[in-house]
Amino acid sequence: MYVTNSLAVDEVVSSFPPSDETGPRLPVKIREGSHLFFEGDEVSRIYQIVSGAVRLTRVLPDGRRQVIAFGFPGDVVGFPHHGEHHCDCEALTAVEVKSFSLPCITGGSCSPPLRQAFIDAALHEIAAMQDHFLMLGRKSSSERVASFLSVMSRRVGYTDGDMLCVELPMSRCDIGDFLGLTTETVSRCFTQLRKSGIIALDGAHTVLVLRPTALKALSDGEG
Amino acid sequence: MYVTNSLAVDEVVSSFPPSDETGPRLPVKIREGSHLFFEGDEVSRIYQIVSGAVRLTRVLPDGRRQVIAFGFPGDVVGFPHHGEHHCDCEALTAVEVKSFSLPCITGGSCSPPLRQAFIDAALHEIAAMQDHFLMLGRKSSSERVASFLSVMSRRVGYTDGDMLCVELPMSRCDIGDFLGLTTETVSRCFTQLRKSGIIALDGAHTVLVLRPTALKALSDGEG
DNA sequence: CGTCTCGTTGAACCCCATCAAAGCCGGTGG
DNA sequence: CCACCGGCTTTGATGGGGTTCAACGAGACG
Repeated sequence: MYVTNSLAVDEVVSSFPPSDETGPRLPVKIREGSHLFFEGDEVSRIYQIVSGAVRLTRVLPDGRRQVIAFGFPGDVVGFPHHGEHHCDCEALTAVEVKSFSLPCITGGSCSPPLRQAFIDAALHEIAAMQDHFLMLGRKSSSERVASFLSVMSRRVGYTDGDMLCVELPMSRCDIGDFLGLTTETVSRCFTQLRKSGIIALDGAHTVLVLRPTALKALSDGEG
Repeated sequence: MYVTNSLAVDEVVSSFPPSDETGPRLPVKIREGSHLFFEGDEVSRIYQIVSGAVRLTRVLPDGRRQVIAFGFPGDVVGFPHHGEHHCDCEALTAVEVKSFSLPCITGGSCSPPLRQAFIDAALHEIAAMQDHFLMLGRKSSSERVASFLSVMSRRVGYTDGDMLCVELPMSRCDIGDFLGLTTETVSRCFTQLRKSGIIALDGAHTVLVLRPTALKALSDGEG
């Protein structure tokens, strides 16, 4: 999941075909905190998140970290580069994934619908990353946090009564590393949104979006 | 082209198969300043740059601009999203492109090598964009400019005698919008590199890289 | 030669990072 | 049950890197 403007109802990549001729038919379960793969690992399979959330990260030689993306149900992770994984993937919660044999897909021996779904997922990834560029390159800290919460609320938000709620499975530090900010700045932006009555917090990881329209406006720089 | 750490000899995406059963076999010529496509255009074909350079841009509603990427010979541009182009593409110089029918590729009716080349190009794009994230999110202005010049020199640099030269077809403003900086900051970083004897300028658009290793070191934060 | 665009340089400001400390919460063990 | 501990979050104070505003310089072109 990236911070993208063009988030539509079809944000969630349509499910891959349910069965993969050379892979397990049942979702695999992953424990919270364990890794689905590491940077440099040989890529044999790609994954579609069924439930839970994952975090994709890359690090600079000196230790600076960038969270590339978060993966939520429907998202596809593990796109290879020269046959290797290009980032680490860690489970933020307990996670279920479906996996698909990559040689089977890129080799062309898989079913046409599966190959089509793979191509769609890759193209969707490219478009979403382009939107995310815009945010990293050009938005202020408060716009970034507002964008993030706005996207999260549409992506994994739920209504409790007439309240729009979002569970954030990641830490403030993860959010900072995703948005190109520090933990402290993210926290301050949360506080600011809370004080202006746009969101409320129920613990650090549950956000109640009180004024979704105002949040969206802020995320576009109309603040 | 993105600012990426893992730039290898195979950076240039291997050429697509030379003939496309439903497309023109000869490269198409584009004038400097003209557009290959606009955001929102229906995607019918994708393009591989043969010669020249293009610029891919997106803009926020309020006019802030982000240069998504530059396209140089070998690069593939025009990946669709829901059948539409997702950014503008303008020729920075006179450009030659080969074009390929997209329905033909994604529909599966094209030759297997062409489809494979398309998938490879998309996966390469994803990996390169991930590297670029790291730069946009975590690098300082001087690291960004050094990274940019380092990548450019390896990507489109040439040797004149024993001198490593790079022609920059884009403006300082384009570079700034690519790196998430202002024109002034880019200019100051160029000056700084020049004063420290790492590069020299022959006009604003020709860079002589005097100390490639130092440039690379700076780009990794060892400055 | 005049004009226009682009690039460079300077000065002041401001946003965000950095450093520091206190608050909060869940977990553990007595 | 409660005290203690450690990690995460929040808040405060300060400083710096990059933006902003402004002016000047350098080519390109008519």
